[in-house]
Amino acid sequence: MAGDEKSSAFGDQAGSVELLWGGRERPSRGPKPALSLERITRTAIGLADTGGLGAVSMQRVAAELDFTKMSLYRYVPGKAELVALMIDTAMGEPPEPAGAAAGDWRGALRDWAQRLAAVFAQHPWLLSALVGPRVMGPNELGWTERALAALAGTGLTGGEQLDAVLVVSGHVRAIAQVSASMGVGGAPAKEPEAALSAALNELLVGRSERFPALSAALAGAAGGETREQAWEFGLERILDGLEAYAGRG
Amino acid sequence: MAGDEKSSAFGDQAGSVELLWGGRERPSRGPKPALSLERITRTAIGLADTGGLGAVSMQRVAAELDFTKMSLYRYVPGKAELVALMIDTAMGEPPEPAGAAAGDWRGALRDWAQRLAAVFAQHPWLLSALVGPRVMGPNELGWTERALAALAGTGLTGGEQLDAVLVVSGHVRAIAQVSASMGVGGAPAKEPEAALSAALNELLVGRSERFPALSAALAGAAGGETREQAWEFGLERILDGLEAYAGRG
DNA sequence: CAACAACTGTATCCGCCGGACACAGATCTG
DNA sequence: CAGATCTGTGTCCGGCGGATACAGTTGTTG
Repeated sequence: MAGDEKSSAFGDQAGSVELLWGGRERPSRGPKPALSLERITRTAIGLADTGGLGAVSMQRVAAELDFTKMSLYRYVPGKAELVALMIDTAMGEPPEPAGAAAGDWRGALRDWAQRLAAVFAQHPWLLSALVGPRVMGPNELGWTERALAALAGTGLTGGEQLDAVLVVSGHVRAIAQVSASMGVGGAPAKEPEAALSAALNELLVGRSERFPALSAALAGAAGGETREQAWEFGLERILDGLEAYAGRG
Repeated sequence: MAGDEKSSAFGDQAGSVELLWGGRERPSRGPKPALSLERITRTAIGLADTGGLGAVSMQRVAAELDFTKMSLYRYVPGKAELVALMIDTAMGEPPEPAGAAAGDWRGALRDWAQRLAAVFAQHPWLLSALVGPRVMGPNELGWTERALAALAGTGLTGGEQLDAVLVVSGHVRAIAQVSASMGVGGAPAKEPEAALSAALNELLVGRSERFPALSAALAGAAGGETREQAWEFGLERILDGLEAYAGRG
């Protein structure tokens, strides 16, 4: 334990924490930087939006900016930190709460979930970027803050509020994942549920006796599926459950 | 459209479909294979269990088996297909339904979710492996089958049953993700919720005025959080919502 | 049995990846 | 101006997934 290293729960992620949260001031000597974190991050996001996270390499980002890849390392300690920046930038400023002031927490939370789903739809690579140990950035934390604010008047305890946000955001990701599973590369399918059904049906050809419940469910869902149904059904069930609990307590 | 290529919704994933679903028979001529899909897959899973998905490379899998990496390509078309096999093998045979015969769909679904969560806890890399376009294997489909079977008597339509399973499995993944976010490499933290609270608290030091609802929620959750609370709270809310809907319809 | 076809495992090679390191030129401070 | 400092670059490395060509082994067929 030598030196003045700040003791922290973020082991080898100190770089990300500093980059995401710390405003590092420009040094006074030396040439002015020709690039900026902002430009680099935006460029990387652009690549990921069109070609998925796999299309983001230091080489490609640098080439897009007409620089050498090594020049990027003057701004970012490594690729992991760049991805962390991409995440927080792509999440963007959390939206203004809708209906929270009116005490309509259910509407506010539904609205929050929809806006979050829109973010995932716009940046499908976010799903894969979010897995694994990471540091939350200010925007990501801001999203959580907004959802918690909506739940403030429900009578739920602090822990329950956190848990509720986790369930809702879990549903958002689950739906986004289904969409992403059906698409190719960075572009999700337009009608995730229909595509999912089609893929399932294809797998089930000649195997219906092995998966009877699945076959029955798919047969029953035959034509009437809207692409929005899974989203709405799940979200409303979750909100129902939360409302019942809040009303009961 | 030349040749006898089977028209299918699985574009470049035909290899995975064949590997996961098709029983390819041994050719009669040539030397007997010294390896097996089974051995290769198990070895890869072992590497992933201890070092995460990033620790799985063709080189390392082959080295573990004392073979050259190129020999693996005699069994598997590419790494993507190997990962698909790892997923379906790690999922394992879906569990026997518990309480389904007794008509206790809620208990059966809760049991199903718990067993699924156990799988994710044992193979944390599954989370990252499941994102993106993929083909479902027989075991994965079997898990879905079991959940649907539990919901058969609820009166939900086929589509609603599928949606319900999606919500529950989404929650399972959400909880698994929180655990994985806190751990290092392949090993998740033992007390995910406590670690999450700690990390959040650390980020919030000196920033509580910027995230008031979050600070309040964390303060309210201070000591009393059990590591199982987020899991149970979310799952029971979802089941409540489903039960209310089923009872109403 | 001999010849051949089919199959397995290997060795070599390629392009791409993230990143360490040393260095030249630009810039500010004294 | 002299020295310190910072930026962008060129070079190099190990590791990755994978294509290809080839030698050795095996079953089939005349």
